[in-house]
Amino acid sequence: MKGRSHRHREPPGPDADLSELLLYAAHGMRRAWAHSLEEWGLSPHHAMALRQAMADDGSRVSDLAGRLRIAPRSATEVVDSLEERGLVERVRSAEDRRAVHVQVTDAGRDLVAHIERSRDEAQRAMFERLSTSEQAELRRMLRTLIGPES
Amino acid sequence: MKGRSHRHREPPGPDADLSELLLYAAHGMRRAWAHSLEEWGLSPHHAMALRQAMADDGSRVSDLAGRLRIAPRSATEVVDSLEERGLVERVRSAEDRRAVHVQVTDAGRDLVAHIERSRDEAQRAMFERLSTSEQAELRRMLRTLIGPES
DNA sequence: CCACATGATGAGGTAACCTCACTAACTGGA
DNA sequence: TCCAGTTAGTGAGGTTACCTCATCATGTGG
Repeated sequence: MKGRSHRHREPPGPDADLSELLLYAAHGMRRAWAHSLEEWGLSPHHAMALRQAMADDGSRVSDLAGRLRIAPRSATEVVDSLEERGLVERVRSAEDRRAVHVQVTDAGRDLVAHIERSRDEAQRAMFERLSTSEQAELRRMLRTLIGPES
Repeated sequence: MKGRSHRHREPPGPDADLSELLLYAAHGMRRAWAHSLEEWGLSPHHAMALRQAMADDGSRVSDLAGRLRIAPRSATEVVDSLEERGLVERVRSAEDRRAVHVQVTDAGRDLVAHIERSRDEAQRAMFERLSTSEQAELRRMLRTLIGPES
């Protein structure tokens, strides 16, 4: 009773600006996704990496690094982790024997299917607060924010 | 084998879903902000923490933890770091001598002003691609996504 | 054929989190 | 009154996801 300050473990607050809201939303989404991925013992980051690996199957470690926007050395670690779980395999390149191709295994491919479902679920849970047209609008705006540059 | 033969690089790609776009946008924003904060040797995380500390000056470490959505123990570290830089001070509470109030120093207050300017700049640079009304719409939608509670 | 560039990785480091355990201090019965 | 239980902050120690720099094997151009 006597302590005045209550628990306002506040979300962004009414005067929050766009960047704050955006960061908060992204953070919350990542958390929700992480939660839904827990049952497969995969972090959002690993899930994303696996997705990327599958999006261009057989790409090199350094290519993967580029697409994940991390240093090549860090990509090595991610691949290590995925390989440990049996989700990808390293295959030495035939043309350039320094290079290593990252190939998604059947187990990996299978898991991606689950992940995608999980992702869709988490996404629906979050975005169903918006109407379909609002979602389209949001998509358009985010794409604008990200920019035309590739 | 690959379906589409587009070879798009790093950004989300044309078939990206909302969560992907949102994460990407947030990530990019954080990076841009981090860059603009570099000159003061502050990470976005610390900047945010300092902002929060100032938003409710003299709040407890655990309150700060709540608002930053991190464990109390982690808040201790953040406060350590801010204190080392002379941006905040720890003041033992008079009413509850276990508690520690985090008070922003003059230097901290001063720095926040710069940070805010830096933030506004980074934000403007990113969000100026949207019209004012679009920004309002985006703000409304993000707030909807974040939800009424939590 | 060799100087140099490049792909992956070993070694080692950092930042930002976490849990668990501990101490000091507050609180609510019996 | 007193002490069992709770709470605030933090020490100790761990994890994750990144980083740079050095190393080594391999490719390439002069």
